[in-house]
Amino acid sequence: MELASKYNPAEVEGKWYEYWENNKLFHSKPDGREPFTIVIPPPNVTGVLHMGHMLNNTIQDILVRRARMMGKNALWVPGTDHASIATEAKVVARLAAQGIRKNELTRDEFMKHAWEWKEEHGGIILKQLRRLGCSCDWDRTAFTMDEIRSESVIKVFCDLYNKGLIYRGVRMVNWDPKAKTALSDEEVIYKEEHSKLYYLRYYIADQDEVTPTGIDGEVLHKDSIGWYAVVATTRPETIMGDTAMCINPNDSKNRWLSGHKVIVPLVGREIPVIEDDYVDIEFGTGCLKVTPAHDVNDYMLGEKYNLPSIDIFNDDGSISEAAGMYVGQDRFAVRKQIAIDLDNAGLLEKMEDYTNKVGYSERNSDTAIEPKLSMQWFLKMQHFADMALPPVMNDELKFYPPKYKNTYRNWLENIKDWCVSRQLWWGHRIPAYYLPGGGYVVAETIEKAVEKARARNHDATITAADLRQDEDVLDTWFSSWLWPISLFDGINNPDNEEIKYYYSTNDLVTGPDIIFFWVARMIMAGYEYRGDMPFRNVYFTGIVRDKLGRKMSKSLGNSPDPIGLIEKYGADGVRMGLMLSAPAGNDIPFDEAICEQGRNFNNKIWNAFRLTQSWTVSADAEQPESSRLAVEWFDALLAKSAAEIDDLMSKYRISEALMTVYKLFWDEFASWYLEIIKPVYGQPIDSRTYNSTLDLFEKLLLLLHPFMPFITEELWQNVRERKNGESIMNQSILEIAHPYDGKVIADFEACKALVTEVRSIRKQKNIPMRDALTVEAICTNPLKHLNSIMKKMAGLDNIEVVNAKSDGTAPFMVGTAEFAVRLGGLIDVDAELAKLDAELAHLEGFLKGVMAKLGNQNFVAHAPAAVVELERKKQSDAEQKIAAVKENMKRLGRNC
RNA sequence: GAUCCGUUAGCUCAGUUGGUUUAGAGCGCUUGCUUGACAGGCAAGAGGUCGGCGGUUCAAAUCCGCCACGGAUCACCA
Repeated sequence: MELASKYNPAEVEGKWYEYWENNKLFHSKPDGREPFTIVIPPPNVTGVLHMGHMLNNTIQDILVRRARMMGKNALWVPGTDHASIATEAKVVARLAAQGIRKNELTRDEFMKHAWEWKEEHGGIILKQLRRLGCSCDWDRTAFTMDEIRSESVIKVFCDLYNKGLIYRGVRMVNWDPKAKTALSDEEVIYKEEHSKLYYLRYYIADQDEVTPTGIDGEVLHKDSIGWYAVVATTRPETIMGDTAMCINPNDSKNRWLSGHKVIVPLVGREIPVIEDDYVDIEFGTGCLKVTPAHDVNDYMLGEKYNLPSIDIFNDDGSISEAAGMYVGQDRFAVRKQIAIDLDNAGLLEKMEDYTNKVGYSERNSDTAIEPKLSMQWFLKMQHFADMALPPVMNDELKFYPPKYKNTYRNWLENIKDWCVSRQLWWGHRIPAYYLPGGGYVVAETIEKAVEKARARNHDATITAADLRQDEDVLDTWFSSWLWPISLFDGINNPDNEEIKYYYSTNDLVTGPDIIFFWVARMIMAGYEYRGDMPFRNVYFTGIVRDKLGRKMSKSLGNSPDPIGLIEKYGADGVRMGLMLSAPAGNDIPFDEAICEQGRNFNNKIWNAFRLTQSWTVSADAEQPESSRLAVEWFDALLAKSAAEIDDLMSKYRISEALMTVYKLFWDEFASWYLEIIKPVYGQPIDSRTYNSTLDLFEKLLLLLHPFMPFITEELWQNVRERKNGESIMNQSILEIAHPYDGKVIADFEACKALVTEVRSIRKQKNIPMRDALTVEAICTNPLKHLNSIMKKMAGLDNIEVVNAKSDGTAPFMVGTAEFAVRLGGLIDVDAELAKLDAELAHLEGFLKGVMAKLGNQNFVAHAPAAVVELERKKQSDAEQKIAAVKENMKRLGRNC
């Protein structure tokens, strides 16, 4: 077979992915083996792959492929999320582009458009995951709004309602005026913003009764019109909703306002001055305007003091009729206008620059959230928090890295009820049905609702037509939190074989940004509905950033196209690039250049294979001693490395595990093993070495496969004859790690050190490899059994044991064993002495440190015997080396 | 503002209960190599007073305290 000198991923990736799928190699069904399960964090159904997905899914695939090769029944379940707000926003935008407004459509018409959109754009991301090599069981592909998942969601809602954990009520919620829906607290992100602080005059209503005692002499509260108070606010447009002014009862400078009424500027309404120590005396003027309908804290004050609440905003953020002024204008336009109007009316005392934080929708980052009173559905969370906290804190359910336990605890200990209703259409419609005469029932189906309604009203004539279903849908996360259960139909059929076999799943791989949205809530649902954790381990990936450390974003244009990268470097190359730069829990500064390293490694593997294919094999040729030794050594090293990889993977140190295989292949197998067994050009290789080499190469491919699935399959299929349907995917890696002789590896390391010394001397003296050299071993050669290898690799004709080194030799040491290279006339005395001087200085410095320790009576008395012993060994080794260096100096004519 | 995490070679990071020959890796860098696997390669090198100051200890990159810088999460004063 004629092989190109470079690996071409495009030629093989599609072929093998198809082969895996056709042979059902990703498919799993319950059997007698131990299961290993991962459920995918479902990407948005209409989303496209970004670097975060690439990282996250590469990790999952590595874990799944590895588990499969360890003899487990491995299952990775794929699926997509309906992403209520994001998808609905996209559909609305598309309709708008076609000149259709959402409110011109019926709910059914809109849903038809939405499903069309889903069919058109849905699933692209799943195709992209195939390009990456993900070994998902595609037969199980699920969608959070498919039949089983929808039924599960509705069932759970009804169940929680029946348990008294879900309630409906008017509360202050985070309102998104663009999407026109409520959001949960977690969906609001606060951004710092430069704004203004407006100081407004509120004149006293009952001027005659003002007795300004305790007024700070410098602050004047009276002008030609009369006495007034000043309020500082960032939101002057909300004054139409003011129903009180509040001061702190301990605030002496505002004491005089107590018990009076003030007039809301421009509006003219009289409002009371109330007192509460919530007010910060130091902030602004110490006077707070209270707008119960539009601020969470004001709402609390309103409740406490029974204040009326005037909702001055419409759902889209424009001013409502209730405001009585500026009706229909946008809230931000009004803020500008009202400042002008206040100023003209002499009611604006001053304006200051101010930095505050404004909440934005996590999904529509350009829309400021409006705190708004509205009727919503809530889930009581304390019950769930109580269940979900202990297993994480006591490490039954492990977080990697563990620092996120803190974040988790923090949230659960300050848990607030979850607003689960959304004023959208794309989602699971809340199964609450309103009765004609008021009140409602909650039921899984309309039929059951009718039954309940009849029972409730004692009226057997009620029909489905009389009931009106709640218009709202549920928060997307209300379906996602059931994912590890609903994927196996464990809500609808709690005793089915699949849920019992696959649940609890093993690992969840996700980003720390959704620890509250998703991870915590899945844990809650897991305990509520299965009495057990949904997964045993959570691996939190970092955020993929660009090489300057910035988040990847569309607006910065710094996010590479994943498919473009795969086309450029191959899926294996990109996977490796990502994994090499992704230590657990750290953010990943992604530089495309690192994919080159991945690609180069593929090429290295490819060329190693090419080398083995170029040999002719002879059954008669005898196995050289050096080859026998190399096989023995590399087999031991492979066993050692496999054990290391096991250990690293068990700690989710995937990056380090990959680096271990990388170095094993490149530095040990390619640079040493292959160079040792490589026959002289044109000569055949003995069949024994050849077969051993293929065995070792195969084992390397197995270890590499979870990281680089495509190239390893391609080469594994070609190393030896395979039957149709066979795949590297289901080979076992369990046998690679076995007991080995550590001395074999240690001796080989010493042998490599000798070779490197000789090569270094060759370079200094400019002696090419073709000129054979002779090495002297002084008194004894502890590496004698490896002579054949050292000769071949260092280009030596002989390694002689001598009693004393000859003149004209360059000495060196391997450990404490002395060697020298015969150089004849090539020796440069001055350079040699300079080298020895440097070495002596180093050794003496080292010895001094050791002696300082040993000379310290406290050290000798307190340190463990083994540590003291080690220091003594260091001392004797150093002394021995120093003696050797001095001896070498003497021979070069230096008196020491 | 509260809590947590980090600061080790030019870059990205290891360094697992304090002691393993006066700190390791990958990439990058330097120098030398064109005939037989691979220049996307081979070989040999250079490079760090472990953020700063103090403390505990026979012994500190490792433990404690303070400071500086960076990051995360939560909470916010209108």
